[in-house]
Amino acid sequence: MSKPTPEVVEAWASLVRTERALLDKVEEALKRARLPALDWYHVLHEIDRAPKGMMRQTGVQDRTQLAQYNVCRLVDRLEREALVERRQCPLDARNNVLAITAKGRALRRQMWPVYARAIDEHFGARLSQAEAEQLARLLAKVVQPEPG
Amino acid sequence: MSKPTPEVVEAWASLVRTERALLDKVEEALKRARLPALDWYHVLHEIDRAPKGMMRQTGVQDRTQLAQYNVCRLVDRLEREALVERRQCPLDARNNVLAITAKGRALRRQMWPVYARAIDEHFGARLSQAEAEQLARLLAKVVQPEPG
DNA sequence: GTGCAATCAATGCAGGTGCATATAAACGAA
DNA sequence: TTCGTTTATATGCACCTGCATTGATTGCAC
Repeated sequence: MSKPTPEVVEAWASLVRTERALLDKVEEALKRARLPALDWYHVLHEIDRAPKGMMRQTGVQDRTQLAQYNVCRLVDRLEREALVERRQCPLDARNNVLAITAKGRALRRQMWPVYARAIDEHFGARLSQAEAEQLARLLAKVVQPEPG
Repeated sequence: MSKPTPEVVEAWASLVRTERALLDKVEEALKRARLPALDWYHVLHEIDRAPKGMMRQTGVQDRTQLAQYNVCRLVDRLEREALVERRQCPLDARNNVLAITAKGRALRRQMWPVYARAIDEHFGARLSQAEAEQLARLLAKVVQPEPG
């Protein structure tokens, strides 16, 4: 039974605290701008930057790390707002192919400045360039491919 | 309108990805052990380590960063399980004073090894002591007191 | 081809969260 | 004292999430 050192526990606590505080700030900024939540952005972003603005629903799951049923229902909402379209894949009828609409692209473009500003204001502005790189490097070390 | 550098965006993305992945691992470990979610632990922890195992409900809000109504309803559940007691404050009848019960302490003690093991396995084991300290330092720079 | 496991999406249900608001106590000014 | 403000907690409602399961399609072994 392995136990973390106090330094590790402190780093863990900082990680959770910081991420939660920053997420709150970002979501708050989006709300103030009367824009949808961050998950909407991330899904639109992934589809938008995929080839032809299209991506399988499972691809969105993989990239966003959202649960299958959450992607399913989030896409329901996106579709209801005409931001994406669900199409059937001609090669494998099990798959949904999600296609972003012009309205979806427009919303994503509208959200990014608000999102970017919040990141910079609450996060970027408090770190030097070198510190940001160092932080990314350290965090990347933590998330690694499963051993199995 | 300030914009983050690509390095800052990358650090931000790493932060969100890493925190979410780790939280999932920890919650999963607790579930496998048939223990309650992390929020329960944090609330019990704060009350447990306060003087006399008692703390005002607002104190819990401040320390856990949970929303007022979420603390209220989480305490409802904790109380239903006899893990804490709500008492009226004799000095100011608006306040609830939360007192942890023996059962609450026992549950917290039971949860910690599972929590600790998950932290160490998925987080601590992938960082050196120096890296953990560095990470905590960088993250602490980000969360700072409000300017106002 | 047939049968069976694997993959992908969707959904009923229970429960958790956010928002706005209600209730109640304490404080302070006139 | 009385009224308005602030602080602390609770709750109705809508929505979101997690879990388990279903339905549908595909791939594979035989």
